[in-house]
Amino acid sequence: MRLTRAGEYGIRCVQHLARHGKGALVSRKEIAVRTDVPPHFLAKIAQQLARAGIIEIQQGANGGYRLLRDPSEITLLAVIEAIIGGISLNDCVGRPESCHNSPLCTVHRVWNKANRQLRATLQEADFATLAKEDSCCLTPCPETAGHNGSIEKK
Amino acid sequence: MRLTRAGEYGIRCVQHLARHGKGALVSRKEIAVRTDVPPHFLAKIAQQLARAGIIEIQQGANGGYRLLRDPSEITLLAVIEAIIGGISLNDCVGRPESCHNSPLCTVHRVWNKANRQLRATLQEADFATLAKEDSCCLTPCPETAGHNGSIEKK
DNA sequence: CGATATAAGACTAAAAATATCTCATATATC
DNA sequence: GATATATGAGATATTTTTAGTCTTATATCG
Repeated sequence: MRLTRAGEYGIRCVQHLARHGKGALVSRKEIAVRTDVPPHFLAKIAQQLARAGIIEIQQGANGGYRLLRDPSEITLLAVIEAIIGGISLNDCVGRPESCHNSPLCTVHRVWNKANRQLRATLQEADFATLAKEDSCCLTPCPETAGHNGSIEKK
Repeated sequence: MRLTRAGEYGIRCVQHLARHGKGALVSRKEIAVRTDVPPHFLAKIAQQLARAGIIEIQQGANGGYRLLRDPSEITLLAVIEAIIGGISLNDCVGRPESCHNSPLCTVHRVWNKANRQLRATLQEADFATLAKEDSCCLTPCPETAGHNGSIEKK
């Protein structure tokens, strides 16, 4: 239950473009190198971002990608859904007919709630804010300074 | 980014056991049939639930599984983490060293937040409450009544 | 003991994720 | 216009994960 690598790469790509601002042309090669993404894989991801109206692709010599919207108008959610499709934590969220029980079942409702929350959190995060907080955080932030308690790996 | 089928099956299994209450012995076969889970697959899932201290397995003739705790003390989170391991929405949540940027990066922080929320929501849901609300919902609940009102058939 | 039921892990099959390759198309520059 | 450069888009290959099955061993009841 985690973000695929394609999704992660998509975020990196937009993040890098956001640094150059809306409309600035950046070559695929530069993005690939700077964000550590295989160039051919990046091409495929870029196609999906383009279809979603997030970036524009310019072919030909000195081609590349550019953001179509201001970073403040691009959310994590938009990028992720452009690449991995709609978020659904459990199958029964996206396709109620797959539910073994009734779609009214309480477990189903918990998943729906979790899904809503997740989408809301990802929608709150736009790339302008992300970039701004990033620079403020070259020294550690209060929020991340003292923990990482709750998450445990087996 | 979704619950695996093993996780889904684990929930069904505990849900069914919860109907019989803590300590009641239910055969694997019955559970498999009633929850629509392949029996051999159920066996594997049960082993994980047993290791996590959620159920106890009784071998031999007339064997089966029983809940070790009261349904009110078993959460969705516990069952899911018993089966699929710790929840981490993005790789960088579970393994900060996998982060291309600094683990202090703002994207990372958004994922951490989302992950915390998700775990909290799944922890709030215990199987006693789930069962109770279920029966109350044989007639439509306020929350779900909005769209169709009648029990739907597939 | 013999019938029945699960244990545990090996094994197979299928699906998804990840990455690469190839040929086609677009553009700048000469 | 020719050529070099850069991306497009789909096909293909590889790897990993998920899902499910099978086999041999072990436990319990009667």
